Amino acid sequence: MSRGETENQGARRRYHHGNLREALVKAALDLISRKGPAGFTFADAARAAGVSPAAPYRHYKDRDALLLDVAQQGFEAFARALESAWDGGKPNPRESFDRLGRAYLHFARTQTAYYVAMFESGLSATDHPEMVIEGNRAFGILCAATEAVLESIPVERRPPAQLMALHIWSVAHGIASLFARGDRARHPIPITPEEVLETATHFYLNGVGVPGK
Amino acid sequence: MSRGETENQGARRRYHHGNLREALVKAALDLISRKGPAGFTFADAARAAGVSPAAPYRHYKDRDALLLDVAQQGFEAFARALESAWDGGKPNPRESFDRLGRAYLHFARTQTAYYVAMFESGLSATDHPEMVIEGNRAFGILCAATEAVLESIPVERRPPAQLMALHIWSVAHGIASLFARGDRARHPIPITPEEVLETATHFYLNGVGVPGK
DNA sequence: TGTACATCAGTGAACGCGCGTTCACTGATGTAC
DNA sequence: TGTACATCAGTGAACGCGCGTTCACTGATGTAC
Repeated sequence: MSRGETENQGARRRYHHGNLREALVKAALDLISRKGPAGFTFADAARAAGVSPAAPYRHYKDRDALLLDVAQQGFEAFARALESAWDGGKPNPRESFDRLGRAYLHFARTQTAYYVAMFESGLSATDHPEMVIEGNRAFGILCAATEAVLESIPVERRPPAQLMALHIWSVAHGIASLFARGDRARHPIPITPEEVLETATHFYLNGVGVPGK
Repeated sequence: MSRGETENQGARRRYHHGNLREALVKAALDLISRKGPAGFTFADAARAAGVSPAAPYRHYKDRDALLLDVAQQGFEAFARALESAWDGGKPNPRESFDRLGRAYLHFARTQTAYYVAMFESGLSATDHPEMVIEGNRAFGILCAATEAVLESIPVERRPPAQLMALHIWSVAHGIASLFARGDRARHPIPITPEEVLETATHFYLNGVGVPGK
């Protein structure tokens, strides 16, 4: 990495790329955001990375392997973004919860290519358990946040946190893929996605019995 | 149509297909469910319809035109399914509302190819206003249902029905695309999608102030 | 510190394949008289 | 009712193209001694 930093400046091509793997992932992200999840090819990615069409085979078995890597890195980045937004529930869980929701939508909007690779690339969940594991980590953060929010109501009246996390994930994903995406598949609506999510969460938590902000 | 009904039985090929347009849409649906939204080609569809690769051009400008037709027919079928499930809010709006939700998920599960064409085919919403119009009809049913459900609470305490419809659409779409799809992209969970949606709706309407069932 | 060698990460040419698209054509159907 | 003709909806051969993939190769790097 330390010796790779200047490679883009030197116009003189080097025989060894340095970090082709990284470059291919970047190219894939760029192509996905411009042409959709199916709109990028192995050859395309190689071209974008400035390398011969055979070079990617040194790093990935095939196109799907590259796509899978993109999705996994996406889940990692996603989990990090959610974790940092949740921030341990400070200053209080209810406020932090809304911040978490906004971070979800923010990720979908700004990292649309990652989001698409993660949820709409057609990669089978059951065929790629390693991706599911990464996804579960992100889901775990949602669960933890839900549990923290639930602490404000009596134990005997708490619904299952996992179920609630599924609800939240669903509505956030629904809003993200319908209204908050950064690409042309977005459905236009008169208010911001963040407002949709925040009001939905408001009513929902109200219904569960969590005191309002 | 009346003379086309026997065409499949007679093994002897006829020069004129009869209703190629319909056959192409059917082929597209079949291919989409088996290989994903990007996994079907114009040539594929022609082959499945038992026709030369040039034949589809008599009916569609290109692959996207066919895909668009599929999506539009999907929205029509979707609107019909929702309308029939809502059934004018009988016997009472609250019960009918749950039935509407189940119909939504049922459509996504059994008509996955349509659902995929409608929401995940990469067709730009803004480039195809005619599709959006069909989509809005389906959304209109949701709005009407929401309004009917809201009638049980005092006018001054009713949230905007359109906003609520967005909430419901989002959560239903989220659940549908994550857990209720009929293809291999489904994320496995321990309970049924219908249960997820029903409990989510329960808490949500509770929070809005609609009396429980 | 220098040298020999193994290994790594690229090249570039080649191939078969299927797709999209066009073209002149032709069989079937509908219609005017 | 028959006939001539226009139009419709298909054929099938052809083409250029880009993709996926393989192959023998080669330049650069790392390491043992």
